[in-house]
Amino acid sequence: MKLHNTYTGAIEEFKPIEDNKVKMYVCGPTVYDNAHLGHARCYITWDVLYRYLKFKGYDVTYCRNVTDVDDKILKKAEKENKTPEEVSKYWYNRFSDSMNALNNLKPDIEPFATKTLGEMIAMNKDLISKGFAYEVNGDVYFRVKKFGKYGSLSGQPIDQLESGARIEVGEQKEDPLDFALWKKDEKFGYNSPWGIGRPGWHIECSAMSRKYLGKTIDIHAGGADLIFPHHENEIAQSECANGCKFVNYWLHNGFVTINKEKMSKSLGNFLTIDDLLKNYDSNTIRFFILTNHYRMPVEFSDEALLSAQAGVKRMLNAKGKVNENINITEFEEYKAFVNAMDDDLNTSKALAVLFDLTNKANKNVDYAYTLLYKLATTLGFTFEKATLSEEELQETITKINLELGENYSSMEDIIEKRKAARLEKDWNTADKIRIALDNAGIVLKDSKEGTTWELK
RNA sequence: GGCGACAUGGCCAAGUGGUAAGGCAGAAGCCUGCAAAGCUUUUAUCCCCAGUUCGAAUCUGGGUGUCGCCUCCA
Repeated sequence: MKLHNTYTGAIEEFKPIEDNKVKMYVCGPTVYDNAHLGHARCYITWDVLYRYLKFKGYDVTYCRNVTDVDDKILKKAEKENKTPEEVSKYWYNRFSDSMNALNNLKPDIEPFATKTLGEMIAMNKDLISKGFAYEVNGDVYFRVKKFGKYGSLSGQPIDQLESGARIEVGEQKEDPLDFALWKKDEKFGYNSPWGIGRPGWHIECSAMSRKYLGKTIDIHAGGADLIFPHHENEIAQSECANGCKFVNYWLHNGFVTINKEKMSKSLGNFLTIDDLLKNYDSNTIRFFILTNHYRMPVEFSDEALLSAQAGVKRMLNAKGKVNENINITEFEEYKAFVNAMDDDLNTSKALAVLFDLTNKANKNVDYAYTLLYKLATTLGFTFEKATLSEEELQETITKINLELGENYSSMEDIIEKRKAARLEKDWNTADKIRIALDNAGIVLKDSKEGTTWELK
């Protein structure tokens, strides 16, 4: 399998450190607010990678951190008169709900920054003792110029970076390029050898990655906006502290744009996952994301979502049943799917294979549905049809009765009545019933086997 | 200013040297009492210019346009 490595800028053959094991780390959310479509894209993308690696037979350990110590959390806490813990716990739960709603698998490990402080402090001490970091009045900074490879990931010449760097008010860095590993904070901080303070954002990931996955890992992924400075800084910290390579494959996903601009909190042009899920189901959102290659920008529009909705509906409504006796690996569509996914996760091409199978399933090709089901599931699609609860069903029937001025007790009752009308060629009554159901969100399907109903 | 990405039919989007996957939308037909679903058929020469080549959407050079990172950001 091949993956694009940001570090080398090339598409490379993926070889894990240990034969069959993959250690992957994804930069998780800072939990202080709603997750939006941009986050959805990121976490769906890496969810697909996780699922696909497992599908390939790898023993994957997927670690995605939770940043629960951050300025934004503190600000929110002050504003809402809550503790930072209350704020981060609340938004972490909301984030988890969103991930579940999107059908993203739970990572194997989800460490919290505040629970990994010991590792961060140890790493900082180590960096200081090796001369890569220094303490000034309770702050600790990383000495960027001590690390010769700084700028390698983002491809930025160091003199160029230097011209953009600044020293903020209150900072006491030796060099504008240096970044904080620890910041003094007597109000919300934690104990450390340098007094009460908080960790810098970058060291969190370095520490959590090392603690849970080891000094050198296979894959580190995240949004492309993290390349600089976040991932650049992680490399500097980890490689200087550990004395070995930090990450073998750096993977980055492209952005979601809206009106041709990057969707982001700071621009305020974002759609939350919750809002999106009011209009579109998780399969639609996943399909929309996967029609594009993960490194390309994706432009959000309702037109695109509606197109995705129509497409995914056709795919998931394919005719057939799963036959567990079929060995899916022997079919050419299986190979085409694997070839597409092996090629740096060419999900767009993989979806084309799924549509080929959809067409075959609808034409009753015996293996097609089983293959479609298994492959679509590895991309995280769900085939469960939307259903009505007992209560919702009753409400729907009441609504239909009101419209028709009848008193049916069940859907079967209604369908029977229409069947009788059709037999008598009473098209007027039959159509009235069908239209009433349609108005209530129920679609009828007539076939030789009889009539079935489902939600629109 | 530095670094990088992108430009393919009405819309979305694969394809990185041999004569344009797929989805959506549209049109026609089949099926159906009518529908829905499904099936069949159907619409492009790939931003512009120059070059390399027997041959380029695909490589090279030059334009034009769009976007991203360089500051918290998925």
